[in-house]
Amino acid sequence: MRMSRQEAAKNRERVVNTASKMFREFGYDGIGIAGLMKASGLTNGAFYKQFESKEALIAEATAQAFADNATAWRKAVENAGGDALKAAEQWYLSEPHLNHRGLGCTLATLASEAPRHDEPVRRAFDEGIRTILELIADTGPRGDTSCDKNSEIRELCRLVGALSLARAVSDSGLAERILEANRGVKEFDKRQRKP
Amino acid sequence: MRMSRQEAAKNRERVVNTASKMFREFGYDGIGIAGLMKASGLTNGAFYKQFESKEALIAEATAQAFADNATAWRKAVENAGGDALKAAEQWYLSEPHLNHRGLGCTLATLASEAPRHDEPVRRAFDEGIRTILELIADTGPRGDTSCDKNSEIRELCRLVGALSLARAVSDSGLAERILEANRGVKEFDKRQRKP
DNA sequence: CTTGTAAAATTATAGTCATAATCCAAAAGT
DNA sequence: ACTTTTGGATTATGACTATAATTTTACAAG
Repeated sequence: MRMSRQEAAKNRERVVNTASKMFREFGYDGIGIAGLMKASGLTNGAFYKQFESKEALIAEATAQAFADNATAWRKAVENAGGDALKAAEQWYLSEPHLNHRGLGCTLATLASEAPRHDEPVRRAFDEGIRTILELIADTGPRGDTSCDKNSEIRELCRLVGALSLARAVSDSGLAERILEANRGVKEFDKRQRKP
Repeated sequence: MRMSRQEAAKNRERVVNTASKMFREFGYDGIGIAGLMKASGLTNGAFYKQFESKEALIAEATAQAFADNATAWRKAVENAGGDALKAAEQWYLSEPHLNHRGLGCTLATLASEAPRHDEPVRRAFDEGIRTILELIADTGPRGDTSCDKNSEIRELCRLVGALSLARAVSDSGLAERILEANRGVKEFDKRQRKP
């Protein structure tokens, strides 16, 4: 039953990848160590040789999930000819993304659980958010004129909210309305009050 | 230990109210029947005389949470002189709301857990969302010209996303940037593609 | 005033949870 | 070739889970 160092590292990686998907699908509390290890083809006994605790795995798996998301974003932007808004419409607000939470945006699935977890987990969210913001700022249709990323921040908030709400409702017509209302929008904003 | 019918009803109501707050604070999986009953001044034995199951309580408590939210929205809009945008800025995106999840918006805390629950729970989300949309449509600065509620939908998505992300991050400076970027924004939107 | 009903407490059950000790065998180090 | 190290399996732990049966007791209806 002993594996080579290389195979052990592969196993570890597989656990993190499985966790990054299952946490997104079932929530941090919705899947336990035993289920996670079984889904990775191992038994729970092997867990604590590789990870300090479940909380430590949560931190790692969350970072991995954000890395996957960054790749998905880049690919979607590429498919949209470099237009991040179009990528949002074609990928982020699509029905596949609506229905496959385990492979989708970590923010829409796990952000609201993050406040209950410790710093390493929440720092993964800091970095994940910053990465996505830079990604959509770099690929925006207008280049980088704004300097502060306020409009990118708003854009991301809107998308995360839209996907979360569309997934939450029971009425699929309402879900579609929520997605559709957020498609094809180019936001021109104005600050009111406070210069 | 036997209570009058009236007191029993009060107890039941108290359990629903406690649950509506604790679920928002700890998540549906983060608090159990025993903890919920203890926090309501009862023991777990009393639970199944009043509720069919935990899932049934989740549905009721979620509806109650949305009812509380509607009241909070109305009060915030009133305080903002009837301007829903201003109410969003002064209440929804405020630091008290950021730090008190148990009394805050149900969408920002529980929407991403809803897809894992059964229809009665998700129907509570349908109704909660519809109520809020009508509330901010009725009180908008421009009246009701748009007819479809697309811009209200986008507004709500943006707010929910902003609060979720601001709560998730570890860096409080980033949290403040997320909130601030979403304050004082009057959105003028344009549909691109598709008439 | 008695009696049946029902609310709440006590207690039980069977499952799952995170964590960990023990053991085995094969890889790594010498 | 021999010893040490270590990844994984097995098994155990004690706490916590949702659910439920039983018991107690006070109120409500007769």
